[in-house]
Amino acid sequence: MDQLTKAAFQFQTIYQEIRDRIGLLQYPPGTMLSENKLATEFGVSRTPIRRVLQRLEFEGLVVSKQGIGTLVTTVDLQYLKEVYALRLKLAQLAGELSPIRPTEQRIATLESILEKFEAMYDQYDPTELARLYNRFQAEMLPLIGNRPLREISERLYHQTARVWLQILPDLDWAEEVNIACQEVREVIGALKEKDMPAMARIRSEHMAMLLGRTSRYLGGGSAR
Amino acid sequence: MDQLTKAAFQFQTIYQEIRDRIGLLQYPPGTMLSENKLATEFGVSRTPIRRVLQRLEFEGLVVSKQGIGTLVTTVDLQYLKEVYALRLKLAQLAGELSPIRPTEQRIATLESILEKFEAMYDQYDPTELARLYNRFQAEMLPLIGNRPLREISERLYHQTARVWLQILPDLDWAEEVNIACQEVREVIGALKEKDMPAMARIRSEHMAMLLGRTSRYLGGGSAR
DNA sequence: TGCGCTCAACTTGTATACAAGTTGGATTGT
DNA sequence: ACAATCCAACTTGTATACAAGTTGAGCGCA
Repeated sequence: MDQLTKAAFQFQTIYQEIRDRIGLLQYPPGTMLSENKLATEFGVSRTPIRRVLQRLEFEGLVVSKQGIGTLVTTVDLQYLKEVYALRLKLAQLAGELSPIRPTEQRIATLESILEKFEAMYDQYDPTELARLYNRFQAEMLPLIGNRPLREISERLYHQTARVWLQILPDLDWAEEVNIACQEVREVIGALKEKDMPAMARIRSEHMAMLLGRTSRYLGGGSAR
Repeated sequence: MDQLTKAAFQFQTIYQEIRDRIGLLQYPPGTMLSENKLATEFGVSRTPIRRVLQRLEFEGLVVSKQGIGTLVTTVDLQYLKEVYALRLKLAQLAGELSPIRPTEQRIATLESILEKFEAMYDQYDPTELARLYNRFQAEMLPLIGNRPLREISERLYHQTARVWLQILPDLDWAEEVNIACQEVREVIGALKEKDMPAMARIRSEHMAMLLGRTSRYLGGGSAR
């Protein structure tokens, strides 16, 4: 697509890598990210690392405090609910504001993702399941025609996606895999009939259910 | 409210100043912002300036290109329409997702702003009118209870607000002042009756009208 | 033992020198 | 006269030294 300069490409690489580590809980909430160590790991100086961390701070995934460090944020329940309440509505909007018709190729990709989801029944691996759902989400994003809405949806997703992974070990594995499979299956069905509003409704409903499960768990359990 | 560190305060100051300059067309689209000159002006080194410019780049107000410079972006009509289509819907959402009841103090402030708007009939000063509308917008933001929605609304506003100011000289001054006054008046009326959905509807409709005027002008005229 | 101080070892924030990249004008050859 | 080339003067991107700030371990002392 766009021709990225060397610097921009390097930024994207490091940014996505660290963002994924946060989203997949390789850096759990509260983890301290040392600019020096990251710089050494990626073979650059602190400067480009700081640029990445500042972007992650703008997006609310980390906070930098002088003298202390750059800490991965914790998602408090109240904010989580607000984000989900908003994402619910935005998912519906995605079906109204000039949605993009899916290509055959995209549907094929989604079906291959569905197969991988179904293979997760036998293999307990929360991180892999989360990674798969990230891929599903990434595949769905381009169907949003409204550019600012697409960018916002992506940001909000990454802000809260890790919460599900956080409580996944305490949920019923088979049931969670099943719910995910069902969402992907229903979405594929709607896309094959080119029914974008239905697709939006399905995703919105699944978000609501997910918020329900999460909120029920975080609100009633021994969570802090 | 929050206790800001010295560095964070300095960042906010410089950030808001440069953002305002872009929004008020003191830096028209295409302007080159030199990090060195800005650093000299604000009495700091390039480092904190770069941090501000990177944030503005994330928000789409400028683009930095190595060897060329940091340029203020131009808002193309297509993207403008997409942003407005989204802001329309978001304005409605602001009335649904846990809106905040206005305090007496806030209504008083809005009425003082209305007076200043009414004083603009006799004084042709597009920049001052835009500054006033910015204040109005800033006063309305806290009524959005949903935090992520509030942040998004603010960002989208600053992304496109300057377009109106850009074409203001070619519009009918008295009419534009009148429309602005009417919006503020109607909003105050709705707020006094604590009718948040009505407030949301009013703002949404005014956005639609503004997009209509803008789009009619930019689409049909000799504007580039 | 326990309290309080100090300071060394970390952190992020800033200033600055240098590398990489672009542009436009002077200069030189035809 | 004109065209190609080179290079100086800018730009942003990176590396690095230093300033500012925080923390906790260790040491002295009551």
